[in-house]
This record gives sequence, C-alpha cells and structure tokens, in this order.
Amino acid sequence: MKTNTSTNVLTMESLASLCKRRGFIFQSSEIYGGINGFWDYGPLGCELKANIRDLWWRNIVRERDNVAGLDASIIMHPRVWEASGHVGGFADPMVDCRDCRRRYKADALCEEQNAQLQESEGRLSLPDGVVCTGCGSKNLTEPRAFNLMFSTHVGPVADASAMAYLRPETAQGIFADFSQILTVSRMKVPFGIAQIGKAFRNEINPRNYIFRSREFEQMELEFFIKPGEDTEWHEYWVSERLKWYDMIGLPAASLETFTYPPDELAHYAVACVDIKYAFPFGVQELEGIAARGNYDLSRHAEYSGKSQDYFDPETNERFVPHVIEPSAGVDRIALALLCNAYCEEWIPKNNTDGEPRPADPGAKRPPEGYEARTVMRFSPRIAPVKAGVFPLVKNKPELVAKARIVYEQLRRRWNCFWDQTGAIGRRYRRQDEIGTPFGVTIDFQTLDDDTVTLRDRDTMQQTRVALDELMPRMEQQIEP
RNA sequence: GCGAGCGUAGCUCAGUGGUAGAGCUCCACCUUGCCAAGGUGGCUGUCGAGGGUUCGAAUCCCUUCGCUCGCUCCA
Repeated sequence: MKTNTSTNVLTMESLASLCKRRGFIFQSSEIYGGINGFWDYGPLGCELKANIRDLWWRNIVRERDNVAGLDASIIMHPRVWEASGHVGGFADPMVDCRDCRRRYKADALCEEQNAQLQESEGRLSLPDGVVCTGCGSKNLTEPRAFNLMFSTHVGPVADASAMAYLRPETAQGIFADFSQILTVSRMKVPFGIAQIGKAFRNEINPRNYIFRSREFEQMELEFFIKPGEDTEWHEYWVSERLKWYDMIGLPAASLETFTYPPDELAHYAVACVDIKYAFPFGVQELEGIAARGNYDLSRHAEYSGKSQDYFDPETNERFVPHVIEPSAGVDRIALALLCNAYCEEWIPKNNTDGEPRPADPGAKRPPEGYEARTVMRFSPRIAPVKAGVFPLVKNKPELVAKARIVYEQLRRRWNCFWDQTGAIGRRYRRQDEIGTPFGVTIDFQTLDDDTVTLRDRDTMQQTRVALDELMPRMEQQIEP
C-alpha cells in the first residue's frame, strides 16, 4: 500500500467535516449545543478505535509471555491519588513562572519574600514585588487552585468524607494492584501489566479537535524490572513501540521522537521519550515512554503501609521493582491515523490516460479533464471497513443473490459494507472516502466462473480473482 | 482564563429589518455491464439556545453554549 504521498495542506476543518459527514466523530451532546472537551465516536470511529486497541493488546499482551492484562475501576480509593501526587501538591493555590516554568505554592512563595498573599472578592493575587525565586522574573501567573481531576461523591451523601475522583490516568490502577497480579500471574521480573481504559482530566482549555479532551482513552503498560536495568529496558520499549506504530501505518518517517534532557525530567525519572506526530496544529505527543524508577510503588508502599517488595528467588534479593511506562493515547493515535490517511487527489476523468496526482493546496477545483477524489489511505490493518461488497447492478436478482453470499462469507471474518445502490463508481468513491481498502464487485461473469473483481483503493486497479482466492488475497494485506 | 472571529439543511455556504435559499450529499424509481454517468420524483431547518427592541428579527441589543485562531495552560 502507498503511504500518504500527498503534499496537501490538511486542515482540521476539512478532516472534522469528513469525520462528521461519514460517521467517525461527532461532538458530544450536539443536540443540546455540545459540551466542550467531549466527543462521540460514530459507527466508523468506534471501529477504528477498536482496531487500535485490538492491535495494541495483541502486540503488548497476547504475544508476550511476560505481560498480563488488567481492567481496573475508574473510581478508586481517594488515597490512591494522594500517593500518586495528583492531589497533594496541587490542593494549594499555585503560581507558575512564565519564564523558567517553575511552579510554586503561592503562600510559600510570598512567605519567603516576607509578603502576604492577597485576597479580594474571592480572588487571590500576589502582592507587588514578589518574584520567581528561581530566575528573578516578575512574569508570574495569578495564583490558581490547580486540580484537574474530576471529583464526585460515592454514595448518596455528598459530604467531604465521600469525595472520590475519576481517574486522571489508568496507570495507578496497575500500581495499586501490583502485588495481587504478581501473586496470581506467577510472573517474574521482568514482567508487565497492561491496561486500556478511559481517563478524565478537567482540562482548562480543550483544544485541537479531539487532541486534548476531558474524557479520553489510554493504553498503558507498566513494565517492572530489576533496579539498574532501566536504561536498557527503556531503549527496548521505545524501539518496540516505534515498530508498532510502523505496523499500524505510522512509519518512523511520519513520527518524531523527543528525548527529554536530564534537567527537564521529573526528579524520580531516569529517562523519558515522547513519540510525536506532526498534526496540522503542530508536532504533538501521541505517547510518552518514561523510566520512572520505583517512585510509584514506593509511594503506594508508604501511603498504604503494604510492602510492594519483590523477592527474587534466584538471587535471594528483595527490592522494589523499577518501572518502564509506555503510555499512549488511543484518541490521539486515532487522530494521527486520520490525519495521516487523509488525501485529496485529482484523477483523470473517464478513465482516460494520465496518472492521479495530489490536489494543489488551496485549489478549489481540479483542472479540466480531472475530477477530485478524497481517499483515506488507512493501513488495511487499521481500516474501519475492510471491504465493500457490490453487485454490479441491483436489478438482476441472481446477481444480487450471489453477491449476498460473498458478503455473508466475508463479514464473518471482517467488518464489511454492503452497497447495491447507484452507479458502481459512486460506490467505490464512497468507500474511498472512509478508507476501505478493498472493493469486491460481483458481475455476470461471477455467475459463470466464480470470479469477482477486486478493486484496490489506492491504485484503483482491478484484478479478476477467483472466489476461492479472495479471502487469502485480502488476508495477506489485512493481517500479514 | 484573556483577546478576536464565527454559528443558517447531512456538508460547503449565500442571505444587513418584510414569505428562509443554492450547490453538493442523501433517499426512491427508471436507466446503467466497473470509477462521484443520465432521467424523474422526494426528504431536510425552532437560522446554536434564552431574553430584549420592533407592527415585524436569521438580520439590531443583552446573556449563554459551542467552534476556530492567537496568547495562556498542559501536574
């Protein structure tokens, strides 16, 4: 399959329009005016996401001996978030330095400089003269209460003792269940625990279509290792993850990696690499792969009072495992796949001579003799619909009946789409626009010799294929 | 969070105080023997929502919700 060779300047508007029109993504609650930061995945979008999840789960969990799955609850004991650091450090009003990006507790910063945090009409403010203790800058934000977790109450009484949070990341469920899974799975270090699920952050300002949403889905692996082996395992997982992106249709050339310099790492972290994609609105993170030392398990040991030690029977050593955390956003990967697949091209009319070519950016119409085609060049592995099945014409019952048999066979294996209405060309183009890699057309010759036309989305070329060979042929490309 | 712009049919958009429109899409039938073909017919709107001004508001004013862009934010 071709990769996206288009030089088109993709706009989020045209992508969002296609996604809405074809049923990938809708704004949540649109009939009530919408709600900021929440999105619904339509018939095609949920297939796309299911494919992302399935391929990740297969690659991370099923195909490895030393990774087990978990599906932890979204609401956990509130102490989890104290241990993780999501509550404690941010319950107080915070001030950020815009210049050096340090963050301070507002009252502590004032106290250091013999000043008093001011309050009027419920709004906090810094007195004049307070500066960043790190760099001396006066360019500080206003003090803000800074908890981006959604809170709720467990049980019918909404008092403080019933306070709980929707998880802001799935990872803590893994750490909290670490010792139980260690026991039941009988795995030995190095081993991993993987989880896919929803997470919630009350983002101040959701932006960029579905990129930063308030409800989103994560695919996280915590891979537990012997202390001291962090660097080697971190490199291993960066490499593994890049291979996976290539497999789903985001080759290395379409991605950028960012390695955090040591001074930008969290204090407990050994290394961190972001995998990024060049979205129309900027190069942005799809996944972070962090070597987090034993910070998380140690914190849970401290807060819960339950040891999180691992005993290594071979060396008789006892230690708190270190962890490598590849943490990926399902929605962000879906968006990257949509952006990467999107292509507008101009093709010669009436099948005359000439090659398709990418549409000129900004041009409203194709030149004389050409017509526009919008095609989503998804990898066949990830495409929401694998094949469209078409009787060449619908007013010949024996043709429709035969096509229906082919359709029923294919749909047992893959998500397929039946379409018998309108001209065949229109049906092909409709499938192009949702990225269906194959068109299977049943014509009169099929009734004689059991062969069908297999049409390729990217090249638009057609080959005559015996029905016996159809599934193997498709399988080669969908599940190589 | 601040500033600016925008919100009219499924999509793209026209409509500056006087009967809500176009193109495309979509649906049905006919035709059609492989690339958005042709014919006929058809559906579609609380003009984002609420309030106000007016004899009369898609249009003017206020509020609110949402979207976009820039700053900000992104533990």
